[in-house]
Amino acid sequence: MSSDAPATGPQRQTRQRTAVQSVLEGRDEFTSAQDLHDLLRRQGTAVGLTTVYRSLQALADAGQVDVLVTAEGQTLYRRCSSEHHHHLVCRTCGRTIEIAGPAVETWADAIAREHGFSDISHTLELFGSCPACSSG
Amino acid sequence: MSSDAPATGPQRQTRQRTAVQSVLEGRDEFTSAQDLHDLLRRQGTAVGLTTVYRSLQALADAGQVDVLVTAEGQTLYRRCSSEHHHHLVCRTCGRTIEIAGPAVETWADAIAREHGFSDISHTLELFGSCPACSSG
DNA sequence: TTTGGTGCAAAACCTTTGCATTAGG
DNA sequence: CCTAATGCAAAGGTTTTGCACCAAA
Repeated sequence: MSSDAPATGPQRQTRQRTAVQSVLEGRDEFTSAQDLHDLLRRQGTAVGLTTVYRSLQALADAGQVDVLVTAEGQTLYRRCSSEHHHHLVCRTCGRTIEIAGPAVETWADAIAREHGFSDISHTLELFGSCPACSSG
Repeated sequence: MSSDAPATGPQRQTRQRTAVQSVLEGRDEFTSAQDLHDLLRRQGTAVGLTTVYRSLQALADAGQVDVLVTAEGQTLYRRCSSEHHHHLVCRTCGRTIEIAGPAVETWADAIAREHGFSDISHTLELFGSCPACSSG
């Protein structure tokens, strides 16, 4: 699924939206809406939780942030290069490394075609313990 | 993560557990606890929603069902061969095909080691339109 | 001015937990 | 009998929605 809707982007640039975007810029880890909300508050730029959710949805629709759902069902967001890629996430400290794996894309397409499926998309995330966390 | 705990399996075989298991046996698609609960009721074998959840957790712990979290954060279950594998799911009709992709396992381990990560696990699901649904 | 954006409070959802009751072994 | 399992009701946690007010353009 290579996106689709022309993504009727936001029409007004507000203080809140700018704040949400800027916090995301400064983060490398996947973060939940609630955590983002806390960060904003501590940072002094108060933004309603509802607005954080709405801003993130908008950014996601516009393809400006990656969305990931944890095994617990919580939705996490992260700014990203608009290209397709995956992540290697440390399950202890959350450190994230972007991975471009054309090999997987190729494999996925082959498998799909083999079964007659079309319009393929896929989700793939790697989890593990990073050097720092596994040394303990 | 290739499971772990000897999975202190259930100690008693009850009418409810049997019912949940049998419904899963007859299904090829990933199904939510709530839908399973509805199916059971319509089928005449009433089981409390709580029990459905608990039974599914037990089955998941025992490695007898696959667990998958949708993009909406809903948890879906499906009976499966206990080996590690992935799925190719039709996003229209839900038809599911099991895929054994050692290639991905190998690739994931390589990438992880390359970054010094250990104790690797991963999630991978393919979505697309099956032959029947894409012909329309 | 116009209309999209904001945010509080409340609702909607899915899932888990407390606890008295039931029933498998 | 003994204790795991059940199921209702209530709690918990995340995300969405209703609506009056605010502010970007």
